Amino acid sequence: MDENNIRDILIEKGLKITPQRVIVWDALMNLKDHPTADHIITEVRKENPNIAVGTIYKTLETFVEQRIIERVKTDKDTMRYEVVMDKHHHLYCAESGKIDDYYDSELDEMLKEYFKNKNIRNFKIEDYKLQITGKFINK
Amino acid sequence: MDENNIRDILIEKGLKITPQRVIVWDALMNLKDHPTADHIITEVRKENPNIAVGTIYKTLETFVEQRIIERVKTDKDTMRYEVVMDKHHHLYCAESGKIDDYYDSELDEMLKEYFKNKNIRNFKIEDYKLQITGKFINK
DNA sequence: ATTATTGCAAAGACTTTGCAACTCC
DNA sequence: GGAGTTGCAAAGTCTTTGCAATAAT
Repeated sequence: MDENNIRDILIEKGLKITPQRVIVWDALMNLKDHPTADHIITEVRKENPNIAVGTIYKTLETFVEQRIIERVKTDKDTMRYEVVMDKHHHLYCAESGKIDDYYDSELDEMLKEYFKNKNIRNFKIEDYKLQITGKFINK
Repeated sequence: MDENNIRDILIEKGLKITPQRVIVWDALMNLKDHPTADHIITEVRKENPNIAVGTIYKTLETFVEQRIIERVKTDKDTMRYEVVMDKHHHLYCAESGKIDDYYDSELDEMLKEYFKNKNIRNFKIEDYKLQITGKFINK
């Protein structure tokens, strides 16, 4: 897809451009959702069965360190990942384990205002995210 | 400590009162924070080295199912647990992995108002919790 | 040429499971 | 007495690691 993109990112971060990293990135692009490592491994190996599982884990770890992607908090599941993006919140379905992104700039604005004038004792706020739990309704 | 408490809870949930369950509960009471299974196992075994690890895991699972405790979302760590309590939010320290509770009724009220008039497409909201990331400051 | 990265397989951490023995109601 | 629980050890799942071989700058 937009392969230049990841190449630029890797250069910027001072990481070597390897086929493996590009392929893992492409898999992340294809898997829009919040894939587990296992989803990513399956996706990668569809086309490249030769890439080692350990390499994929190491690549994900590297991406997380470099803030190219983020781990997503889950409360039961195994770890999930997502590409770092615009500010958003998460919808969790307790039943299915599905996670969706939730964008709401009005909410963001409100929280920003709120925390501008609010200090938490002994804590320096860097970011916040709302985890909304509930159920997805059939469309 | 307040042992009647857990006995009542177990009765209410239709679970048998066993020494093991009471002991795990006591450990949870002693470990205020957001203990991992391993913390809990260590705490339990201090006094009762005879209780099986599998039993502790099973007990925690049962408590979660019965909504006596909750799993806490972590983004790297192993699973953590907490006793179900009043509405609160979480402060996460990325550096140390420490999690603290954050109570803020003003914030709760504001969010409640906000979501009263806000529908999310295809999603039925049941609860929400703010995860605030940042750093704990030395006191 | 130098240094980072990969593949592989083994080890590690954490959690679950199967089942006979045992407890609680 | 009977259903629900426990202990135990083995198996499972997910992830990390060590290191020689290999590839990127």
